[in-house]
Amino acid sequence: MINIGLAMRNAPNAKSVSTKMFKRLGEGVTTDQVVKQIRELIESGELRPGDRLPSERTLADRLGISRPSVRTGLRILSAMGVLQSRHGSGTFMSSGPPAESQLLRLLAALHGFSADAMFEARRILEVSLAGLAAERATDEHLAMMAEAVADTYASLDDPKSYLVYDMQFHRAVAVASGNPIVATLMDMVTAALYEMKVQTIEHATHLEESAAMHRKIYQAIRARKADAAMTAMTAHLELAQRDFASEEAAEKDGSHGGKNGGFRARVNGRKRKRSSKGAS
Amino acid sequence: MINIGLAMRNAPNAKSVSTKMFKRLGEGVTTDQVVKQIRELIESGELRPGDRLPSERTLADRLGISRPSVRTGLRILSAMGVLQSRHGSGTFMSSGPPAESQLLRLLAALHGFSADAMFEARRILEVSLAGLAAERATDEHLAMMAEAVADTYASLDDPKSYLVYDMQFHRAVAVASGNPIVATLMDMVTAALYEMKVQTIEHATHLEESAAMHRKIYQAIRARKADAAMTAMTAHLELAQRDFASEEAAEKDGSHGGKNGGFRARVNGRKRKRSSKGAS
DNA sequence: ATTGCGGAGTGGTATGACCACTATCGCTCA
DNA sequence: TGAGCGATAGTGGTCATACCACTCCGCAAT
Repeated sequence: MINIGLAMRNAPNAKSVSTKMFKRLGEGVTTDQVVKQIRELIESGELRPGDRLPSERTLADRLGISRPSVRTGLRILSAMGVLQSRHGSGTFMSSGPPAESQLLRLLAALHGFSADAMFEARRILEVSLAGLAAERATDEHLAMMAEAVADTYASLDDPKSYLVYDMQFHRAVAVASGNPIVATLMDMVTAALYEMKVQTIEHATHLEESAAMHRKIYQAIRARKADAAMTAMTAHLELAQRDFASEEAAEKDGSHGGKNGGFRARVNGRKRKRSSKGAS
Repeated sequence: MINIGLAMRNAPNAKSVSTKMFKRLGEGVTTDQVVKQIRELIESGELRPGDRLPSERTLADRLGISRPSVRTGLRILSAMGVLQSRHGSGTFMSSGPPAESQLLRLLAALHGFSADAMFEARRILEVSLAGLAAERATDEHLAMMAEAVADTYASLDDPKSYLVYDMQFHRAVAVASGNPIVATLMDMVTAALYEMKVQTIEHATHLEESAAMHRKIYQAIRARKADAAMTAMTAHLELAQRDFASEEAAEKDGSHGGKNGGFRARVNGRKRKRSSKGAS
């Protein structure tokens, strides 16, 4: 347990001056105040990744509100991937990589974002990431990318695992870029696209070509050629988009043109299994 | 198979999808199942922006779970900006632009995203948006941008309102780009940066220069010169970043009360040593 | 016809009680 | 003495219930 002020249960003395760290909430929606409080503690550095929060009951007491309200606030933060609850153990600040919130996926369905727009967004982000990686990648980063490239080549006969390694490579590039924000945004877009891709990957026809492009991108980054890396990444993603589009066209049973029809119909096309992607 | 009798927005008897829209939940965390159910309804097109959801009590009944659980799920979706609850009225699907989730701001504080990285992310997104806008902006979009430009010029003497119009211009460009996903991502980054900006805008020294750049960007977009628009946007954002950096440095002197910058924690870095035994 | 009021329905919060899970410590047993 | 194990307390997860505050809409009094 950390000493985040709020006085850990059995430490009446230790620096517990900060018991007032959680001040009693004022007006406004109670549950939102919980989120705000936690956010401010994070921003002030009192709460850091891996830290354990006080129990819900303790928090409710300190904040002067009921446990359900506290719970709701914590659940919201948990859904955002900011913290993580373990049944019977406690609530902890998320330590791993930013959770791929399903936010974009929901917004995409709600507002009818088109698949083309999604691919375009991904292209914008990843091309930039490739360029940055070419400038900043460390040897360690390069090693990660090289391994991912090798793995993709090794799984050309297994589309499913190929997709996993494909994402692993792109994530390695994102990490190498040195910009975690852009990398996070890419993760969001990728996660939103994932469900669509798993359906078409089975029929993908350019796996080997795609793997070769990974290798080309990697080599450009290794050679510190930003322009070349960006060009290669552009070509790679355009191929992926074309593949997807053609497969989708071949698969569709009904007629639904336009921009939003494809995505929405696509996503809930058939039963899908929720699997954790991206073992980072 | 439970019928929920979705009440559509203004059509009392609109295709009362009285079928198995909401099925009883099976395994897994109950509250997550609520989110999943709603998500699938959105993705299947059953729920659209502006629609009204059944009451929480009804939902709880139909789903076979308690109201608090339903509430928690709805609150999560509400926090994501997917839906919106109105006290005494009901819960509705969000119709407006995607709410600026504070997700990035939280992740930024938690993982120590640097301000430079944030500006870099913004630059990547907005430069692309400017390029797309130059290719796709309609007359209506151009009018919106022109108005925003005029407003910025008109508020050169009022930094606070200037900041509002500044954001309005950038949003107009985002809309004109025709890519709502990238626009949404930009909104997220902008929202995360906002708190930092309001602190320095008071001392901003290049307001007029900034406004002139807006005008230049607008003219490039209007002339369909994508490259020029992107170049101008790059210069504009680089100026903003330099301004912010210098102002932040200038503020080092003393304490400015109230809530400090959201990124103070990052600045401190590893200063705070883990005093208690870590939970890791 | 207009106005005002109140009831019905909705989301917001609180209380209290269980349940399920986990970690830990002390106990039993070899 | 040591190792295995079971009771136990603490945690998050869920639920039922009640009450409050707000919104809407219709009915009644003007």
